[in-house]
Amino acid sequence: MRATIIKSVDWTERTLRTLHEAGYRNGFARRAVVELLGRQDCCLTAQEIFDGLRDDGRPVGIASIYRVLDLLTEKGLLQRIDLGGGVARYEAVRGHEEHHHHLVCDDCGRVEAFADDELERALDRVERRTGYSVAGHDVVLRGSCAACR
Amino acid sequence: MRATIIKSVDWTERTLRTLHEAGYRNGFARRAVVELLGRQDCCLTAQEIFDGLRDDGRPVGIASIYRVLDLLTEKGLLQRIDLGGGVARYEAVRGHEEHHHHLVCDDCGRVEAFADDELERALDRVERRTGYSVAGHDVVLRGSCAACR
DNA sequence: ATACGTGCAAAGTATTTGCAAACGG
DNA sequence: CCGTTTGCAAATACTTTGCACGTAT
Repeated sequence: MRATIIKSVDWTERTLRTLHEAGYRNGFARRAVVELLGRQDCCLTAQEIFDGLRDDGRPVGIASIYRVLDLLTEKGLLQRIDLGGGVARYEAVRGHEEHHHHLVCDDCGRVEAFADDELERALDRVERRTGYSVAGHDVVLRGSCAACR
Repeated sequence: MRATIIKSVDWTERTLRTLHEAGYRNGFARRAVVELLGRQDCCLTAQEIFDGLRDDGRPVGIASIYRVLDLLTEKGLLQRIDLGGGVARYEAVRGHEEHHHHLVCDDCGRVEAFADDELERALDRVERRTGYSVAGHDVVLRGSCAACR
């Protein structure tokens, strides 16, 4: 557990530093969103970030949240994830070790993360054959969780 | 090419028959949408279906299109695909042979299909370990196509 | 004949944008 | 100070829903 916390802090600091070095100012909204994202284990929606910050006593306008999410995604610091349902989710891009994919229950909407080295190797091989310069990938498994089944 | 056309007709017929046997009537909108989807090689958005049908001289209301897409998705005859950008895409669910995934250019929005047996085997293995009853999966590779790079 | 299917328009969400005021460096 | 960032409200984009009318069986 200790390792996770240390890595999260790293992402937050690295992100704020990267933006600062690129000439961006880190105002109230940006800092609040980055710090909240750095504390998560899995992806969040814009609305969940909005609610989380309000609950923390650091309310930020929803428009600012979307602007921060766009900026971080464009800089490659955040990954936008579409699990269906028409709501975008976002999560911090950390190192290789914490790379994972998602498993969604179609019935209750529950989302879980999973990781598999063999799957990553198969993806690497496919990516080299595409003719594209592949920047990232998403895998979503859809089904029914134990509770719903 | 011949094989593709034959399979497409199969999907169209199988779909209309399945609906009929389940007690659904096949009116103008439903038949038009199913026939158009059956002719595609890759996924389409609701708007593309709307435009395509208008161009064919068989205009269908956008609401009916969404209703047909929902029904077919629920029946497992159609797969809903989210490639980011907040627009849902849909494609016919055909046999194992035509199963494929998608490659998206982040710059120009171009979408291509790819298939890889080894990737499918890796996914099968992961799916058995999840504790979920996995109904399907999506893989999206994001990057820059040759033209944009 | 009688449900089911369809189109239109209105409503509902998620997200983006315009703009004036607040703020960081 | 001065340009960036922010919040609000309005605009937009996609999708869903209510309802009256049409149609398949």
